[in-house]
Amino acid sequence: MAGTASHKKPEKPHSLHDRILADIQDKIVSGTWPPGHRLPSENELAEHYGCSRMTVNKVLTLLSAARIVERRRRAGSFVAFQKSQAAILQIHDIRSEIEALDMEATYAITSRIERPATESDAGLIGVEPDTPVLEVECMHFANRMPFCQEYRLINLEIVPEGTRQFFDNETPTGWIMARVPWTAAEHTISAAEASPDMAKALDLKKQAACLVVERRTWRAEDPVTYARLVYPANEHKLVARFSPDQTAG
Amino acid sequence: MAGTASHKKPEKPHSLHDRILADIQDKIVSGTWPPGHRLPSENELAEHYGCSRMTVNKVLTLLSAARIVERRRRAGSFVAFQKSQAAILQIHDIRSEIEALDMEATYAITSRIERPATESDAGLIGVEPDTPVLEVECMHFANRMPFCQEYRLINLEIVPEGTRQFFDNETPTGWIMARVPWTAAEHTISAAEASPDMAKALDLKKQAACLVVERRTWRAEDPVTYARLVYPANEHKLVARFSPDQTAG
DNA sequence: AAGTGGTCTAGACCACAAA
DNA sequence: TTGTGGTCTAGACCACTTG
Repeated sequence: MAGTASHKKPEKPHSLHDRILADIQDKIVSGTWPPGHRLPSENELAEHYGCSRMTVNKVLTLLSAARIVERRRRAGSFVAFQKSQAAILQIHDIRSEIEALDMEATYAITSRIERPATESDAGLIGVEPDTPVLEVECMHFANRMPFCQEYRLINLEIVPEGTRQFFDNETPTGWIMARVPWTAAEHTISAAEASPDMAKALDLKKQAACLVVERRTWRAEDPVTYARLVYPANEHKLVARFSPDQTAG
Repeated sequence: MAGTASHKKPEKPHSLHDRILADIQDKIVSGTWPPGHRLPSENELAEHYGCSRMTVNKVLTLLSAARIVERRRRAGSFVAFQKSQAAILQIHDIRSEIEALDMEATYAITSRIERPATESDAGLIGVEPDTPVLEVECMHFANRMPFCQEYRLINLEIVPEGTRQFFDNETPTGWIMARVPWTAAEHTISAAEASPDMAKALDLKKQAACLVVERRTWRAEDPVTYARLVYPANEHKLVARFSPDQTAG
């Protein structure tokens, strides 16, 4: 679980740069140092806190990575203007998602097809047409009730082991995440009305609102997999928390 | 803009720890060092790269913050098992969102009420009942078409300047983000069917699917604001990208 | 008990951009 | 030109935890 609860106090910031970090953050949060304000230089801060320059440098590097502070050579360090909010969105394996709700997680494969990529596959997963892909559809159940429908394409050129994998005991998500290191992922979150098939599969009325999460994953330059997860609107929310004081987990 | 395009190469990793970072990441991504593999100790790495221990420490600290590597005292550093995907979700001001689509952004205030918080307000924003709050409703248009409905509660105890603000020229989001530093935010993303009022406001058919983004913001312990943004399903998607090699932007 | 990571120091040189 | 951040070093001590 990354992202502490919103109301938690830092407790004991014991290390020196933790204490300095907390102190500077407090100045910024309290408004003592408003956006645009120029922070003291590293040397001044080092003297003020009675520590070496490296230590305040570590703190300022953290603040800069967290976009709380903007640093410019020769000019100095400035309290950043918040241009957009960045939230850390944790996307878990569906099994753990369901179990976190204290429900029994089961699933069933609906279909499994190996084939050369069609034009449509190619667009979704980002491979050339005719690249061998594995298409898997399955349903996830929480306490035997439909919880989520999963549609997945796997690039067999990158994950040839998929040919021998029938996902009888392991979900495609779990299997592929444990097996293939990825370097980039893109999540698209949208709302949609259930198609007739989808409504039937999820036991919803026609055109019921659904939450759709699409995920594309790459390893270096190569597309690994495409997944589309469809959740009934009532059953699922995505929660993202952000506190600037994260970064060192 | 955090999160580089998925297909970009590192170009010139010029600094020493950049090069070491790239090298170690490559070993992990290529599978040379699979999940669970124990990395050489800091001293060994320092010797291998012919640099000081501080330098590899910086790299390993970054990798650990990015959850690519797990570090345990006495045991060593290990390639992490990817338990969940964390995506960085950029949530922009609606105005910039619309302008990024090359459309004209306009908006109109529908209602503006100052009042003591009701039970319902209190639950949404997290204040005690009867705390003075400002309730604002407005519509955002892209090229004069309804784009998003915004409902917002502002805690006037924290942002008393709200009393004098009528949002004629500035959206509530933009105004409050520029003014109040926040320390924690929570985003909830869900799908819902449009209520009759909402359908009318957004010019949709009844019960059309909508994407709902709720945002709560705190300054230290205090709730600052609650916002609910409702987008027609067809008009909006949230995109989150993640590459582990971020962290130093 | 020993080796690991966690932290910190007091220097140093460099690149850069603003004055 | 000069002060700033960016980087790096060669030490050092400590805390932890595991073998």
